[in-house]
Amino acid sequence: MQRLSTPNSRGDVTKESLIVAAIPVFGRDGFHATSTRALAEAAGVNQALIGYHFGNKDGLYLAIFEHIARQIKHRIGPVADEIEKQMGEPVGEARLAEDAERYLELLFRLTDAMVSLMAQDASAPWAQLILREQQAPTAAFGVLYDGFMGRMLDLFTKLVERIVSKNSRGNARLMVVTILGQILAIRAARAGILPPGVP
Amino acid sequence: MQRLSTPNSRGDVTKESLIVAAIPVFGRDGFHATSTRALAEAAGVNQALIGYHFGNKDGLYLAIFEHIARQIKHRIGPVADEIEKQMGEPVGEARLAEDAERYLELLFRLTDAMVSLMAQDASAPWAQLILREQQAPTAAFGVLYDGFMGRMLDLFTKLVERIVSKNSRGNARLMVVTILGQILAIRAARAGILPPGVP
DNA sequence: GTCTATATGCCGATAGAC
DNA sequence: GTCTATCGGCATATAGAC
Repeated sequence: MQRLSTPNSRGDVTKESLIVAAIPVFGRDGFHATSTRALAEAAGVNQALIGYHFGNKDGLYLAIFEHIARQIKHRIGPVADEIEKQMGEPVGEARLAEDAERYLELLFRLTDAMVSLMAQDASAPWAQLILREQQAPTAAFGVLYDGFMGRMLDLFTKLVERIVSKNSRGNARLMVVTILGQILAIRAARAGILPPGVP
Repeated sequence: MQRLSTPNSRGDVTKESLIVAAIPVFGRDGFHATSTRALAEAAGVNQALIGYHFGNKDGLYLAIFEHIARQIKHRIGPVADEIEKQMGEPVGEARLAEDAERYLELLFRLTDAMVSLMAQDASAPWAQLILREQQAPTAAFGVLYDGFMGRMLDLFTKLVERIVSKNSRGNARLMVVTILGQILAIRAARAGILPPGVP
């Protein structure tokens, strides 16, 4: 995980320690089952510092998602830029088969970028948190959506709309859900896929 | 939801009220964020009765999953029986194309049965709970796995193995995950698919 | 079986010394 | 910025009357 901001003062180190350490803990136990004491211990800092730096437990939770959104944006933003550039303006209603193929190629590239990101071991804790938010959204979900998710969904949907036939256009959102569902399912696949007891 | 056991005494009514009422509450808020007071109020019974009938909060939680596993087993068990019967013994290595097609037909039927079950409004709260367990398994997951999930996964995997080419056989589990991931993704699709603010 | 009342403990937040 | 100490609140579990 690369440093994105300038080298830090003492307080910034504490803040970052808390954020980085809290991600897997919140991901594993969920927001409510995670105590501020557990978070402080995981980060190796004093419990009272959570309140000092983030106001309260919710503040730390939100800061985590800002951190994640920033990282993901940093990684797939350039790919999304490139794809958007190559998409150009939407073609007319009477598209050609080769157009669809071109867009399909772009869809594959976008999918690859997401899969590569998700396949990294380092992003497993992110995926856990994101899945939690997706299943039971809190204010943190808005951070993700505004940060990168909204744009990615729009881009996916636009691509699918240009690939499928006019009649299927209304199902574009459903198709996008299906594609992303596969990626998330495989990433999240632990229990339910393997017999019980496998970590 | 159909009664599966005999008509009940007073205590059994209380137990069932608690189980039925607790499903959507646990599903919405998660185990830790749900108080026994909220559960008792949702069921219209006294808070102390949770301890009396189920030992503690965990006991009620487990009882819920036994209830769900029983219901699902009751619904897709017959379909699974029928499919298993029609599968018969595994064919030899040199399968014919029409064999694959026959198994594909059976796979579709099994998938349909699951989709139909999941698509019912009544099963939405179940799906929420199951997804929670899948993402962060507790002891309750074992109940689901032993109750129906293990058998379904085995059946799915066997079908896929007979459909795909010999070389892809090792990916059968991955393919099953992909298929089921789509079903679950669409069922769970709320946040992340629609813009924020949509319920 | 059901209820009220409560014991016991953990949690989040914060005051105040350093 | 960091630490110790602690306050008030709420949750679970249970004792005991009915």
